[in-house]
Amino acid sequence: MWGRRDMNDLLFELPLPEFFDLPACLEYMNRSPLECLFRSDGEGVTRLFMLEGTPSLVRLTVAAGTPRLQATLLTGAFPGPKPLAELAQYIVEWFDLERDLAPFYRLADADPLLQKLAASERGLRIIGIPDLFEALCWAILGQQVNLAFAYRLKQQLTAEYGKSLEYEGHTYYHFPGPETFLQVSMEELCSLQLTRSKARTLLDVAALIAGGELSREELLALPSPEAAEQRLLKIRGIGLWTSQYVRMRCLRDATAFPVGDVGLQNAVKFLTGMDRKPTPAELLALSVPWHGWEAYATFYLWRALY
DNA sequence: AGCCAGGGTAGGG
DNA sequence: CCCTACCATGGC
Repeated sequence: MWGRRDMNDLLFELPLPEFFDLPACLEYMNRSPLECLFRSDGEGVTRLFMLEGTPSLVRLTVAAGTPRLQATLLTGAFPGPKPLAELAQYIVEWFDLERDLAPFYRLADADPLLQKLAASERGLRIIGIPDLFEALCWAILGQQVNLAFAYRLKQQLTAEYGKSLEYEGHTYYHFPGPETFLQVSMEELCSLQLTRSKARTLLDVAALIAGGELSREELLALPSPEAAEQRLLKIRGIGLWTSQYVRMRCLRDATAFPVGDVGLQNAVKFLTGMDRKPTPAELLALSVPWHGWEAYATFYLWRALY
């Protein structure tokens, strides 16, 4: 029975924490029709994983009336215990399931800027990018371009270098690993509309990770998130925004606060009625009551823009 | 045409 | 530490 295709095998269930709302998460994940690394609808999300070298399509839903997140295998071979455990861990980090959000809502519910969002987005968690290379690439692609174009760049990069799988009329893509880029030239990447700066930084990051000189585990093992930030800042083309973004989306650091982020600035401008964008100093002053939850405040504020 | 976009670097105080 | 050019590409 295991291993048969298109059998919708239940892989595992994860107990849901308090304050988790899958539809709220899916709404965020649905913010761009150009997203190519997963496909979400009102019921759940489907993503292509490589399990023991086999492209495997996994769908996540919440079983009706239960506090459990179900992972279902749509196609692929039923994996062994180790890849199964790694997949479960990936999903825990993808949806930040181990975070206790009660302290965040205690402060957000009393905060003039966050109050409404904390109510309307109740149960939204920071959707992570657990893979360091993918997270860095997404941040690099998103530097100084509008989101629509960043998605287009990611789509072109993924379609060119990643694996894909057709299922029920949709194409699912898997983001290429860093080793894929060891033989790729800047010119090749520039032909996909990356600037030379983005291409060079992406290739440098790929070489570092593929060469074992940079890893998520190493960054998490450093004594503090600030130390991880310093490590990332050593890489040319990675500045403050990118390192804070990676802390927030990949290293699951709830205190990361990308004050240079235009989206954050525009959200605060909109919510406060300012006639200009707030300066980083003004954002830092605003964030004092959010201490410890700056990343969650940022993620919720982004929602005000949609 | 001109300004903006989920920035970064180099150069000069 | 700060501030200022300048870079580079697409969207509207």
